[in-house]
Amino acid sequence: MQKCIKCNSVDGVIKSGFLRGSQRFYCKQCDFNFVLDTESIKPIKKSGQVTIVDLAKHLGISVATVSRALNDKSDISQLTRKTVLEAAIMLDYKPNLLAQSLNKGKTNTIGVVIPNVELPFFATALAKMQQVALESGYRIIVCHSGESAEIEVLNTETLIACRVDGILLSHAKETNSFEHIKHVIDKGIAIVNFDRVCNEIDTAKVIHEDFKGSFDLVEHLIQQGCRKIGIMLGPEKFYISQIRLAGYKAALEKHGIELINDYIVYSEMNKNDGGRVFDYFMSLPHPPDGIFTMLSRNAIEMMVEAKKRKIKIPEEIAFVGFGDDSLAELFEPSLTVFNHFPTKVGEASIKMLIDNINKREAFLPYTQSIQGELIIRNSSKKDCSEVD
Amino acid sequence: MQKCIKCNSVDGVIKSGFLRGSQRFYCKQCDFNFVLDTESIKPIKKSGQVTIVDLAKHLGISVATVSRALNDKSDISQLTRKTVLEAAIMLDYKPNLLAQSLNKGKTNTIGVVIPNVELPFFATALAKMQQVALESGYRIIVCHSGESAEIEVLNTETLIACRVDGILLSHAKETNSFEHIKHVIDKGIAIVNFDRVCNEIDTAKVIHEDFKGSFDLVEHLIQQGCRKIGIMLGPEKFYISQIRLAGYKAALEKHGIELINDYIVYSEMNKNDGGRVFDYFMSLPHPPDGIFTMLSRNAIEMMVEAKKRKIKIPEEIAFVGFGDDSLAELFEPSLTVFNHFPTKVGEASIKMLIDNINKREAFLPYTQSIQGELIIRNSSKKDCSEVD
DNA sequence: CGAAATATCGTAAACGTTTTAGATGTACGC
DNA sequence: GCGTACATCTAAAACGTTTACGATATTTCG
Repeated sequence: MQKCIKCNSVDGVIKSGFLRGSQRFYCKQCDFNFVLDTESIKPIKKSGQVTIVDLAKHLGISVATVSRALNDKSDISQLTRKTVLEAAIMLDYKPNLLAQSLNKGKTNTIGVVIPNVELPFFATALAKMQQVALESGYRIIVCHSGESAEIEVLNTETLIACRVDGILLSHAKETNSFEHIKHVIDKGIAIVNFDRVCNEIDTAKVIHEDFKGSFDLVEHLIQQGCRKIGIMLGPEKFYISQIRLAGYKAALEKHGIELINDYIVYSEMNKNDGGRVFDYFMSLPHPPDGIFTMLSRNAIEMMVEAKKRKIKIPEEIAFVGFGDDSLAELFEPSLTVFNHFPTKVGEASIKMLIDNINKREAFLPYTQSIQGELIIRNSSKKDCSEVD
Repeated sequence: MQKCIKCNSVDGVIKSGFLRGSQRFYCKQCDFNFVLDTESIKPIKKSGQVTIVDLAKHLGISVATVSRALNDKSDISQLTRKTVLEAAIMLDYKPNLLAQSLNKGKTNTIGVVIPNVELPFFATALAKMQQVALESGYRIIVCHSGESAEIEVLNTETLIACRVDGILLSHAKETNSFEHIKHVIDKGIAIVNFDRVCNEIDTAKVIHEDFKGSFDLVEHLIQQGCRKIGIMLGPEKFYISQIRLAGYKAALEKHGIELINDYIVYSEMNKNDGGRVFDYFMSLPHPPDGIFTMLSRNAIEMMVEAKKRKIKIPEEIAFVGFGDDSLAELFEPSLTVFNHFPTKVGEASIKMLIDNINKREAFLPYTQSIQGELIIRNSSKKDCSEVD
């Protein structure tokens, strides 16, 4: 029989079931359940990294003191502080940010959701965000939705789970439900919507002058003598598409030009859509004499196509695009664009977010519009298209 | 006098110093120190987010049971599991990844250090990394060194502090000390070096065919009849610069062409360096008849400059570049490049890293080379430069 | 010298999980 | 009805910090 490990009696000990593979016993004498000790192989640290506890043990002091020394708090002598700091360097101690964040309820981390890093606008904005974040003591977790609404929702959930202090988000072109944004707000997490914003929810926003930009570009085309102006937009549900279309319409109306639906094209903004849309335009009975594209890259694709067809730019067709892609300046003819300053957008967004994080309840969402600039180049300058 | 809060005696109570602003007392009677109770305003949760404890309280069960239900573990009844899951949805419970990571000693997070997102190569590689990471159940923290060695070191330290499971790193052009990499390895954190690697430390690496790529490009120029071939590299200390220079030299040697130092130029790879270096080349007594640039963008800048000077491409000077920039195909003339497939590099890097994370001790660092492809376009095709 | 003030330290709770070890109730076979 | 097996639950430790609270030793001062 088995001896009870508590009262050492042998009589009253009976088997009392299996517990995770090992026989369990019950001692009636002392009313005690027990399992035979499997050799208990002990500790061995999980992470392998030095902790504050290791430091404390090594120095023979308490963890509280070590913590105070490392964080330059009061209630500690100069000597102890020095000793601790030296030991920290010796043992290569690096604080565990996970534990710190968990304890403080603040992660000093900002989540950024971007639809497509490969678009120069986002790459540039992101670079600036990173820089400002670093300067302000924040880390950044970048999530890439890849233009998928589904992944965008997953991304925001991940960021919530990571307990980021705030989120910077630009919607995927697919996105047309915004429940996940409400979610974030309900959780009390700061959020700033930039570039591709949604107007259905009252969040803080950083946008560029979409209306003015497209108005200026189209008016510029009109001033150059264009009367049949084609416009290539993003997806129809896209808020930005709508705004830029509004700018287009306003410019036409101001100059008394009739609006023709055949000249309005929506697209998925994929890589060679420019060429395809250009084909469509040229197939019309009265092809446009001026084209405005929402993505400068598409305008350049069109110009490549136009050059193949020996169409003179800008004499026969003039081109303008939104956003100063790096190609715009180098391409020949150089492309007239409305520069929406990705760096400024990035900077304004993250600063607004940090402000939001700091103020919290006191922060009232508002919309900031970044001033853009019309850059006139050869693709539309009819008077002197050969000048540099 | 003050009454002792323990023995209620009044006699032996004396002041015994100040403790953080409040008067402290000592009772000789019962040998007890105390401070008058400041009104203790209590709890109010820190984060405002629902925790597993809230769920447990709400359901009147233990946290262990809740945890098992959420994680689909055994030792739980179907009913309880269902109840818990429903409550979790009701209360909108989201697990705290910080706490999970801290507990498990694994974060399921990968840190990526990138010198410059604005370079298309890195943007594309990053996009692919994100996708694979998501599919494999990892998150990504992106750090942007902005080509600064100092920030690169800061970045790696941050990632260590975040306890990421692994690091993907491409060096800043400035970087010439690699102590921080040794640090990472010493900590037992998985690391994979990609694209801009260092050859001084034995890490896992993913590179492209730098040698073969530049060899092929230069040999192609030679085959097109070029004999005076200029090369524009990155910084001299740059490992990749050296390798690509080696490929250049090998091609020249194979075809018996003399190496002329004037044709070798190092640069900081800034935005308009192409134009400046072209000026230099043209100022030589014998300007090159073929130019190879390490960054395709620079080749295009040069071509812009060449066109201004009415130099015929490729008849008078042919151009080739490393990396299939999106400009390369659209520009006129289209640029001959060696495509090093950023997507493949991104994918291979992160897969190698995950493998490294999983195998740990058993993982032996090795170098994987991604096969590239020579894409011949009009900037170098002397026989039929007008063909599409 | 004794009381009050200060400087410096330690203890333990808390942050939100997971997990090990043990407890309890019920079913089953004879 | 007893011994056993199983299903299901709870308590508590652990992860690495910070911090409120209290303890102790030293200094100051009349």
